[in-house]
Amino acid sequence: MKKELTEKQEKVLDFIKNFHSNNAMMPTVREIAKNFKLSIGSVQQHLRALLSKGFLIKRGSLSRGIDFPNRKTFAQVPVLGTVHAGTFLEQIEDASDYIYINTDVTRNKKCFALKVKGDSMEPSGIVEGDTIVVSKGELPSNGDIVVALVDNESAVKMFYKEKGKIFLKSTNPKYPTLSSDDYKIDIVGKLIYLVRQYKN
Amino acid sequence: MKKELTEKQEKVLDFIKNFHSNNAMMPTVREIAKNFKLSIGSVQQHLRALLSKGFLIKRGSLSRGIDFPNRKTFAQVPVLGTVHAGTFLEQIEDASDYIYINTDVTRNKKCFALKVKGDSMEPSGIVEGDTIVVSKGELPSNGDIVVALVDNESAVKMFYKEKGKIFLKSTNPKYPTLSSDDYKIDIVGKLIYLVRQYKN
DNA sequence: TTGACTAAAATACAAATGTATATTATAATA
DNA sequence: TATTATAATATACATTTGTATTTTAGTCAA
Repeated sequence: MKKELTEKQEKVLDFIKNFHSNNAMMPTVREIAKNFKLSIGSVQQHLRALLSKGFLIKRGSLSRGIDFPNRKTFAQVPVLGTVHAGTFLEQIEDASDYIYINTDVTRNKKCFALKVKGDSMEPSGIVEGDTIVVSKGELPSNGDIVVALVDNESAVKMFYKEKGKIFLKSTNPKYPTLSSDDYKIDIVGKLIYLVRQYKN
Repeated sequence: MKKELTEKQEKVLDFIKNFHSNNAMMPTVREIAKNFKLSIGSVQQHLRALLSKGFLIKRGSLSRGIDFPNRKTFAQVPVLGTVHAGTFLEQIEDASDYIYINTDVTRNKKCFALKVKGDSMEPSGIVEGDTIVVSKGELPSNGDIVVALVDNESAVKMFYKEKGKIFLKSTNPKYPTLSSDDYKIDIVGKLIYLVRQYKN
């Protein structure tokens, strides 16, 4: 259970959060002092309170050496192209864009991202314009959503395996289920994440 | 067009990227030197090269004052509760969880996040378990998806305004459209972002 | 009243940090 | 050949930064 913060301590913590967000580094004691027009000693006391109450931690006597407990770290995932609109593997070399997602999602797996076109997975919540993150070369289980190459064309489908055969199902019933009997199917990877940005 | 890096310069840049990813701050000249068992002067030269070639920039003569050009920054958005499962406003005080999204999405707006329950917006790609990011107190346009309080119960709906009346539509046709004639409707905010994590 | 906590200021000092300079060496190149 | 870029070392210095200390004041509760 975290202890309560005073109004001033909360303001200092907010400033630190914003500063870190904007500058990718923690502020120095004097940078905080300058922002609030306070003395160094005052800021020291606020920091001491935030540390003892568990809202900040320290990493030795380094410059900018405060940190947030359980701070998130991010992985840079390249957006390699568009899926279900053509081949995307050619574009692997020159990722034009990147998205950043928590490392507790990627868990050190090799990942890449794709923009979605088409409505074949709409009933399971994947719509045109979404960006999906794919974990490369993972073995899917039945019901997992995968990115696959179907006769060398990329597609997002639901994966099923039965008696050695692979079935790729569109959750939108207006598209047929594809079978490894009729097509050459290569699984590229498994969906692990999806982001959607609404126009603003 | 960026100039080429030498092998050593590339290694130094990689170290800086990793260091930043793991520690949320840039390394000092001496921290780099220690990692490669180099002298301070050597590292200075590598940094100078990375700066002149445009792979790093500087922010004055600050400690840890190097930066990446076009580095992404993140905003910490609190997950305040669950929508369409009860009231969430009570929980605003104690955000148990946070998500982190690019500041070019939040654009300094006040935001919070909610977990989605129910299937009332399934046809527009919002399914149970999704986390939606809401921009507080923004005026929605017709067709925008909003979080609203309908007789003090929270809901995710599509917004329409016509002749001074507000209509909230579920994209799933099995739910009725709500009108401000029959309910007390308060718009909490507009959807700006959505993330979905697939089980792993 | 006393004690504890918060808030703030002023100052001093040691450690960390960025920066400048001089020197040596190698490889590629005009 | 002279020049340039890279690579590395060593040292010195000024600035930045974290930290310690002392002092003053207000509030609240035991």
